[in-house]
Amino acid sequence: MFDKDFSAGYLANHMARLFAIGLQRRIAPLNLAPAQFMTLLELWEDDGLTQAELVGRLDVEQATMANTLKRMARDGLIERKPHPKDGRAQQNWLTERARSLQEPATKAASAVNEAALAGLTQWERTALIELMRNTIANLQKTQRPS
Amino acid sequence: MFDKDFSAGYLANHMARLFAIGLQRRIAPLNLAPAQFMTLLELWEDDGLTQAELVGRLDVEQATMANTLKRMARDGLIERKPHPKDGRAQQNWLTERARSLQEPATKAASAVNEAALAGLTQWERTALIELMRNTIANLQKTQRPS
DNA sequence: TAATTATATATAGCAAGGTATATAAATGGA
DNA sequence: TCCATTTATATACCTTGCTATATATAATTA
Repeated sequence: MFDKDFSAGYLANHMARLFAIGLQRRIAPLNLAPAQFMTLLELWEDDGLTQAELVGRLDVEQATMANTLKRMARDGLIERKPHPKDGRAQQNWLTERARSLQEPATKAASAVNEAALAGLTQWERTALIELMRNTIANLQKTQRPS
Repeated sequence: MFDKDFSAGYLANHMARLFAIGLQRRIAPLNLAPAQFMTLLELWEDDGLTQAELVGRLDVEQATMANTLKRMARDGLIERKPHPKDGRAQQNWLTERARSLQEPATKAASAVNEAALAGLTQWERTALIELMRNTIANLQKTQRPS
C-alpha cells in the first residue's frame, strides 16, 4: 500500500509548492515571479546569456524558458539583442531595474529558506541539501540517458 | 551571495520537477496525470469524498482541486453526485476504471521513488523523508498563521 | 557548392498551481 | 423568521512546465 506521507515524490511536490508560495509572496512586492527570479540568478552572474545557455543552466525545457524570457522582457527585466556571432540567437541583457532587484530578491529567498529550515541543526540542513542534490542527480540520470 | 545549488528552495523546485516528469512518463500510458494520481490516492482510501475534503487532505487551493476534479470527470475517473445532506456539495465517486488503476499507478509511483533514491542507504532515505516532512511543517506554520 | 543535418527560437495547446471573485446553500443570531 | 455570515463550488485570469511542431540560420557532408 502506498502512503503518500512517506513518498519522496509526493513530499517533494508538496514541499516545492510551499516554497513557491513563500517566495512568491515575498517577491511579489518587487513585481517579480519565482521563475523570473530563478532566471535572474543566472543573469546576475553572467549577463547576456542566450536562451539556450539559460536552458542548460536551469534545466527547464526550451519552450518554458522562451515563455519566461518573453514575460521578463514584457516586464522590463531584460532586453533582447541579436547575438553578434549567431543570427539565430539572442542575448538577454539585464535592465537597470533587474540589477537593482538583486539584493532585495536574494534576501527574500534567503528568508524563505531560513523559515523553512527553522529548528533544523546545521548538520541536518546540510544533510537535507546533500540528499536532495543526490536525488536530483539520480533522477537526471534515469531520465536523460535517452 | 546566493548559490542556488545549495538553496533548499531551489533544490526543492528542481527535484519536484524531475519527480513530476518521472511520474508523468510512467503513468501517461494509463491516461493519468500526476495531480489526478494524487487525488486518486485519497479516493482509493475513502471513496466519495467532497471537493472540500480533498482540498484539506492534499493541501492545494480549492480552485486547483475544482479544475482537477473537472478533468477527472471528463476523463472518466470519477462521477460527481449531489451530497445527500448538503445541497452545496458533491460527492466524488470512483469509476470502475479508476479503481482498476490503483495497482499499476501506485507501482509506477513506487518505481519513480526507487529510481530517485537509488544508491541511498535505508538510513539516508528515512532521513530525507523526515527532513522533508519537517520542512513542510515549518513552511505550513509560517504561511498559514494568517 | 548543394543538400542534409543540427541548432536557436517561437508558438500552440494542455496540466496544474495560485489569486481573486461570484453564487448558492447552510448556519447562526437577533 | 429574517438577515448576516460562513461554507462549497465554480470561473476568470495568470504563471510555470511540458510536449510537439514549425521556422530560420548554422554547420556538415557528399
